[in-house]
Amino acid sequence: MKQSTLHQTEPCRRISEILSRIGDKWSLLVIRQLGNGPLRFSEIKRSLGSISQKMLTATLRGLERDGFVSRTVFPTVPPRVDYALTPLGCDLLVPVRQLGDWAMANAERIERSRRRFDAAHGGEKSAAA
Amino acid sequence: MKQSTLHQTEPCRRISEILSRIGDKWSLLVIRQLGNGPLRFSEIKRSLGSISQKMLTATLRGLERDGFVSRTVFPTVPPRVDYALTPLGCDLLVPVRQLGDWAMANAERIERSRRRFDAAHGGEKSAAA
DNA sequence: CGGGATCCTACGGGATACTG
DNA sequence: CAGTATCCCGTAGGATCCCG
Repeated sequence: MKQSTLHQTEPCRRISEILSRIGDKWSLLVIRQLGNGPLRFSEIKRSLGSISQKMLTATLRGLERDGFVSRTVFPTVPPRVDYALTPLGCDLLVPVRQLGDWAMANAERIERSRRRFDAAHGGEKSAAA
Repeated sequence: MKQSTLHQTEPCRRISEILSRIGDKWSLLVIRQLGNGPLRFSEIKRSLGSISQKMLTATLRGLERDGFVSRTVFPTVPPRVDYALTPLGCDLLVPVRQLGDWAMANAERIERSRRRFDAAHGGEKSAAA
């Protein structure tokens, strides 16, 4: 293990930041929905169902801030706002999908490990409860 | 947009879960450190520096639960516990590194977009403050 | 319709003290 | 040395009301 090992902390921060960014409760879902093409605020909201309008607003703001989605306002009488993936946003989808594929492929193994762990540890500790 | 669009919500949940799992503050850092080989509790702690022992314990427990790291206890007088990446954990590193590469490659673009956004929006809104 | 402001709760996560 | 338990705070995130 060379010095570069410790030095790697910096790149890792970057990764963490990205992961935290899209790893929150809604960002990924929104990005994926927008992957099918531009959508209006309420269309996104309806497609996700359970999201609150506050969180959708916040999520979209964050994604817009990072340059992943673009926001287009139509100054019509009933306000209309379209959200769409930017090139950077589309680009992001590539590695994200890689991770997604991995997740899909290994989800079962993870869940099995999880159940095994819970059974083993939960069983011997909270047995008195 | 076909029905499959809505149906995709399920795989996305999986991805979100994985992302949330490793997207927390410490999991990725720990996984990366263990990528260099097995480490003891305090070695990990020291290598990360700022992590509290509570969070390190919690993080390791979570990773162990999901089957990403293995925990080996040596019943010696001064307790010694080794943590190592499981094959699944190593495997996870592949797509994670893909995302990491992307993050590294695009970090500057994101940060620029972020600054631009902050300058534009923060400037016109909090001007009164 | 889009979204800002406010209130409130749950949880992540840090500091500290104690145990085996 | 490794780990648990407790306290405490900040933020994520939901519900609701209000405004253009």
